[in-house]
Amino acid sequence: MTDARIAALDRVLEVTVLLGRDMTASLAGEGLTVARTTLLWRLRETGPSTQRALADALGVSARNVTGLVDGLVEAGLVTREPHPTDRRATLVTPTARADELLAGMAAGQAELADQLFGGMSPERLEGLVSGLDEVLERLRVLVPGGAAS
Amino acid sequence: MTDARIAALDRVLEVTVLLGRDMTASLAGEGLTVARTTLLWRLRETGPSTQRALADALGVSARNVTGLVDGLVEAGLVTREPHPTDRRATLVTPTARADELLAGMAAGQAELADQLFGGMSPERLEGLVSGLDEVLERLRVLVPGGAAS
DNA sequence: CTATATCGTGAAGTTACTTCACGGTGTAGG
DNA sequence: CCTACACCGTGAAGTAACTTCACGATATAG
Repeated sequence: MTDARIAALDRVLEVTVLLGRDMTASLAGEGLTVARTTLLWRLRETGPSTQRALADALGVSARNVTGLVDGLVEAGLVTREPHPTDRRATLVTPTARADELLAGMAAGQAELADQLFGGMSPERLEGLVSGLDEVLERLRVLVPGGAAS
Repeated sequence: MTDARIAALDRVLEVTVLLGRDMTASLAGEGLTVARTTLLWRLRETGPSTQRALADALGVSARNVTGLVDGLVEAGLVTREPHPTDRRATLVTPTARADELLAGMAAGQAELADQLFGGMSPERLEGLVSGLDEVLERLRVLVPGGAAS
């Protein structure tokens, strides 16, 4: 009876590995890395943010965010603006180029979703999503600091 | 109609993130890292292997395997034995301590599987697994070098 | 106006990767 | 036998993503 659960876990783990590979590869094609892109993606949702806020949102150290932002600045995807009221802080702001790029990535994401789930029977897709939702619920309890999108 | 697919992809992505965090954390508790453990796990399935074979199995460079094995040797989890017939190669062999540790990890894996899927209705679990299988099938086509367990 | 907390970053270190070069070894061809 | 050539593992050097610790600059509470 545990077998089925182990089998399920194996599937999830393998999906994880394959998907990670796919994302890393397709991002590398655009000269980006997963970490930097994650930051950019978050920025798209929240708008210009403090580095501290980004660090908290991503669950990494503030120092690390400094480095990621450095890379994104160099790539012309974000700028560091002075914070209007707090002179200690800097506001990380996406550039127009970042907006374009993110739009393209959203399209790519939709395409991937179609490739993975397109043509799948509605019942099966529904079963998948609801199953994953239940798993997610349990995972969030198990894993501390679950700050995901 | 694409929405449901995007939603599904989001779920998968989030599971990926959370599960990665959980694994990293619980391995860190035992003084291990994900990469080294992956190697050890593969070794458990295949038995003593050449570093080249491990590199191919894990899909990483041979040089990287050298480093990972270095760490595992230092941790007393594997030994480097001379290859019986090919004097160029070394056979990486798990120690008794590694066997114990891997047994414990298998138990931990079963426990995690129970935590994630235990008490889930059989239909839902079945729906999850079959859905993931279909996704995996498509992913393997999309992602090159899919050498997973 | 002083104590304290916070923001970002320099310095230093770890892990996981890569490519390139090279010495030691196996293996086929003449 | 002996010369190519392919292959095994590793030193050297480099990159990316992390970490902690220390520190200067600034905000903020008392």
